This record gives sequence, C-alpha cells and structure tokens, in this order.
Amino acid sequence: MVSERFPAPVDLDLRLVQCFTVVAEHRHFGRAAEALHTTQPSLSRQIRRLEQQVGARLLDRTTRGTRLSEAGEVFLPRAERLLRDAAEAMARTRAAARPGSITVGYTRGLVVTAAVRALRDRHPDAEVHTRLLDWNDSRGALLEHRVDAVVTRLPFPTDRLRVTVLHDEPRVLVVPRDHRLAGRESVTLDDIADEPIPHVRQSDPLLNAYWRLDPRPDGRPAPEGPLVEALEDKHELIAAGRAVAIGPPLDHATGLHPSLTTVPLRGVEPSQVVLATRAGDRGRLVTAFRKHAEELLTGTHRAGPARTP
Amino acid sequence: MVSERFPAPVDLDLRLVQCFTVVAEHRHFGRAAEALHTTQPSLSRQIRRLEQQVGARLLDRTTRGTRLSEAGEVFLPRAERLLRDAAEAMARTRAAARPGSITVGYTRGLVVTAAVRALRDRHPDAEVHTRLLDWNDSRGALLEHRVDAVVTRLPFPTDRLRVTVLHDEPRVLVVPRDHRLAGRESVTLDDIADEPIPHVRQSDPLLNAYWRLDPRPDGRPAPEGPLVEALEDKHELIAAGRAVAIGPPLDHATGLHPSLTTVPLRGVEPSQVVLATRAGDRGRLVTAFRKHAEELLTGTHRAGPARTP
DNA sequence: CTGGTGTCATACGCGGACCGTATGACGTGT
DNA sequence: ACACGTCATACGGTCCGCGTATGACACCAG
Repeated sequence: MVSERFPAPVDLDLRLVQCFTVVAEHRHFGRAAEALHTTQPSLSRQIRRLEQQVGARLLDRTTRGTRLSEAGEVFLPRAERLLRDAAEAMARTRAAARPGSITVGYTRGLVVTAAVRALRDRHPDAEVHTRLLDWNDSRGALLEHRVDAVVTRLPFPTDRLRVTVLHDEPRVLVVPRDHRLAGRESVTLDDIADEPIPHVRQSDPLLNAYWRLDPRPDGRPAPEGPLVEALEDKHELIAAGRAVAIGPPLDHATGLHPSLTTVPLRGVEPSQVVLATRAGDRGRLVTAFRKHAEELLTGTHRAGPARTP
Repeated sequence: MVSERFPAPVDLDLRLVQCFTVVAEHRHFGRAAEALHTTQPSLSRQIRRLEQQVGARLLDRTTRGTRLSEAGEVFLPRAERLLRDAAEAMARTRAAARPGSITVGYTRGLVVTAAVRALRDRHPDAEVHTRLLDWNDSRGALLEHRVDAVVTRLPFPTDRLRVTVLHDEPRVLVVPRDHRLAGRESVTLDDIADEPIPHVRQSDPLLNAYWRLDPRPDGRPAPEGPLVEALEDKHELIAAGRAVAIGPPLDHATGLHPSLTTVPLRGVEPSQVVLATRAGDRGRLVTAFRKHAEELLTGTHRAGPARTP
C-alpha cells in the first residue's frame, strides 16, 4: 500500500509543457522541434520527461506522425491555461515592481515611434518598451499584461478594452509585381470578383472574413482560396501567382514581400487603426501614452490633416 | 528600443515558485530550506533565479529575516494558484489515463483498511492507493483531484462535495500521563473550564473553534492558549504540561504522542466521521468504495452495532 | 518481397547548471 | 565593542540535458 505524508512537491516543468503544446499543435516532432529552435531528439526526450512527470502517456507516436492520446486531450487545455496564467503572473508582478514602466504593442506596418518618443521625452525616468505583436494577438497581449497599450487595426473583440480610433486606412490589393492588375491606379471589387483569396489558419475567423471581404457587398461569398498557416505563407502564395489578398497599406519597408506590390482598393470601407488599452487601466504612463497617441498618431498615412472620427 | 517578435517562451520554473511560497510562509531562508529538505545557500540561489525569471525582486532580505516585497505580495497568490492548478492538471490527466485507479485519503487515527480491502477484492484489476492527509486538507485534496474519496472528521466546508456520516466518535481530552485528570474514567467541560487550549495556526479557524469548543455551551469563550504551528507542536506543548487539548480518540498506535494519554469527555457533542467524495463524481470505483465504506466503516470505534445516523 | 522514405527512439561525448560545504559581509542587540 | 544571527558568495564535484550520429520500425511502390 502506497501512503505518502507530504503533498508531493509539484514537479512539473513548464518549459516541457510548452513543448507539449507545440507538438500537439504540429502533430509532428520534427517540425515542432524546428518551431522551438531545438532538435528532434531533444524534443523527443523532453516529451518523455513530461510524460514521466505527469505520469501518463500524452502522445500516441505512430510512424505517420503523432496524435494526442486520451490523456493528452485532457491535459492540453489545462496546459495552455497554465502557460497563460504563468505568463500573466510574471507580467503583473513585473509591472508591480516597476510602476515606471510601460510596454507598447503594435502590429506590422504601424509606426508608434512618434508617440513613444513623446512619452520618453515627457517621462525621462520611465522605461518604455515596444513590442511587435501578431495580427490576432492584440487583445490577448493586453489582457495577459504582456503589453499595456496597443496600436493595431480593427476588427477584434473590444469588450474589457478601451478602444479609440486613431485614423482610417484604405485597404489595398496585394499582388505579384507581374500581375495583370499591378501598376493600376486603383482597382475595385469587380476587378477581383473571381480571384481566390486565401484563408489564414492562425487568424480568427472574424479577421479572415474581414480581410477577405466575405461576404462581398452584393451578398455573394468571396471566392475560396487555399488554406495557409501563417501570413508569411500567404505572401509566398501570392508571389507564386496562386492567389491575391487584401490587406492594409504595407510597403517594402514594413514587411511587404519583395516581389509583391499593392494597388489601392476603391469602393470598400477603409480599415481603422485604433489605440487599445485595458478598460480599467488608470496607470499614469498609459494615460500619458493615450494622450500622445491620440495627438500624434492620427492621419499618419493620409496627406490631409488629422481627423478623429 | 527593445522589440521582440515571439511571445517569450514561458520561462518559469514551478519548483522555484514552490520554494518561494515556502520562504514567503516562513519568512526565513534557513527554516524554509529545512522544510524543503535542502540547504540555505541553495535556497538562496533558487530564489535569486526565480527573481531573475520573473524580472522583479520578490523578497526583501533583512538581517532579521525576510519579508515579501510589494511585487512579492502580487506574485504570492498567483504562485499558489499556479501550483494548485498544475497539481490538478496532473492529477486529472493521470486519472484520465488510468480510469481503473482510485486514491483514498484519510486522516490520522482513522482506518480505512477494511473498505480498501473489500474494494481490492471486488476489483482485482483496479489500482487502489491510499494517502494520509493533513487535518484540514480533505476538501482541497478532493477538489484538486489529489484523492477521489476521503474518510475524515467534520467539520469542514461541504459544498461541491458529497458527504455521508459514517459514525459518531466521542471527543476526548488529551493530557500528559502525569496530569491531574489522567486516569479518570471521564471528565466534563467543568473539569477543564480554566485549562488553556492552544490554537493551531495551520488549521482553519472553523476547525480551531470546533476542537477548542469555543464558545463553550454556556456561551463563554474558551480559555486562550498559546499559538502553535502544527499539531505536532501542540502535542509537544501538552507533553510539557503547558496546555491540554480536545481531540478525537487517538491511541498510541495511530499517532498519539508517547507521553500523552486521553480521557473520555462527557457532555459534549461527539464528532462525526464522514466519507466525502466530489459532488459530481460518478466514477465506478468511487461508487464502489462508497458502498463498501458505508457498509464496513460504520461503528468502528463503538462496541455496539453499526448505526448510520 | 525488397528497397526507399519518413517517422520517432537510442547511443554517446560534452558543456553547463546546480548542489553542498565552507566562509564572508553586514546589520543588530547587549 | 563584541557576539550573534541572517543572507550572500566561493569553489569543487556531480549529474543532467543537449546536439550529432545512428538505429528501429512502419508504410509504400515497384
């Protein structure tokens, strides 16, 4: 009979848990190892260690890849929650230790330099960090305290957040340089009515529908395109001439693929660039950054004067 | 300007978090190290590593001991939650992997052998574990899935639990062998009206009040006694003649201090030995154990026939 | 049946991290 | 001023986990 007196000291390595979530996502040790910047044997051992710590086999290895076992299905959501909670605990603790610190997030193609510089000038003692975020990570990054303010584009769920529109941004068509529409002054939806537009798996369905303009204003569904994993894959696909996409007005300095170009898209609602912070956040630096952003980040991409709708 | 692309891989070692909670509890590196079965320098380094991972100073070391810093106050409750969640995730995953396994918890002085043996006989393929629990840990151990059933004594909060009374148990007075009341057939509350009764810090206030019989039936508060950390300390205190206590009918085979003895206490409500499981738990083995416990564990300490109030 | 391909597991040498012992620095109370 | 108790640092030894190379095994095609 096994009897133990002390609550077994928690022996669960969160780094291994993180490895597990990545393997569960890829269902493949080799590719997961690549994503984790390690090697397949090392990852294999890490999963083995994790399984030993948990005391249950989490993955069913087959010769054609890897699947979650029944226990793995139980563990995965809890593992993800543990990782989120751990990250939030660290972020909030750090924030409590350094009230004179703020992290500003932004997404590709948006420039927060002016507002950040203004904040640094007015608060020379403050630590101001900036952080590039994934397209669909703004809300999570705020709520998990990885950042304290975000400049990004709608749409995303805004509850528990305070969101202020900074300016409109026209949507543009992204095509290869040698596409039939490349070089045009502008295009309309009619010009691309039959062009397939890819789905991005990593993005929210809301976000996919918004940027694919699905459904179209006339109510028809957007032409289905292939499913790609990440935005980079989408750009590769476009460069290969297999699809086009609609996006914000990126240029080659802010992450646009070298062999792609953009054409203004007329006749559709522009996207909106917003400043978002946590709804209840009354922090000194957050408030100050709001002020500077609302003042300096309006109309960045427009020739005309700033306007706040 | 610091910009990072990837969500910083969670680098938080839960073993270090565990160390932190223990140091926070003891406010003393040396004693915390002892509790963790390690040495003070090692613990000092572990806390340093944790502070480096979190990115904030968690403890204010002084020459008179150690206190929580402001950041530490923020981190501590989250740390404890992380550890609980991690333990629960592991327990539930293990349970999912081995549906033919059950862990039965019990507290000192209670014997579950009969029911456990019956369960093993009827389910020879099942893994049946037993686990000695702290007095005030029954509810937590159940809800965190460290155990699936518990035999222990009231009182404790019973919501989200299914609790069945197995039998009554007289409360007894615990005194040194050479105490004036030792050897008496029985005593009443009047005999000990002025005897100081210690508080146990590790126990719930509810539990302290119950076993100290505070307030007494006549409405008067129980005489205050010293504050001790753990039950073992209380027994040492009684052995030293500095206090007496009221407890369940332990004997020397089930954890009673060698130089102590017990005297039946008349005229007070007996305590109740109960079987507790999670309210929603419909597990095959749990149900089976309930049956055997209700059948075999009633009246264990009474000469008379079993009875289920 | 047999060779090829792709999967995950294992063998092995090495570097780095962590531990325990011994000792130091430092504020505190007598 | 001295002794005491607390936490920090120095140092050598050990073990753990990584990366490279290789193996075992299932599947597929011919």
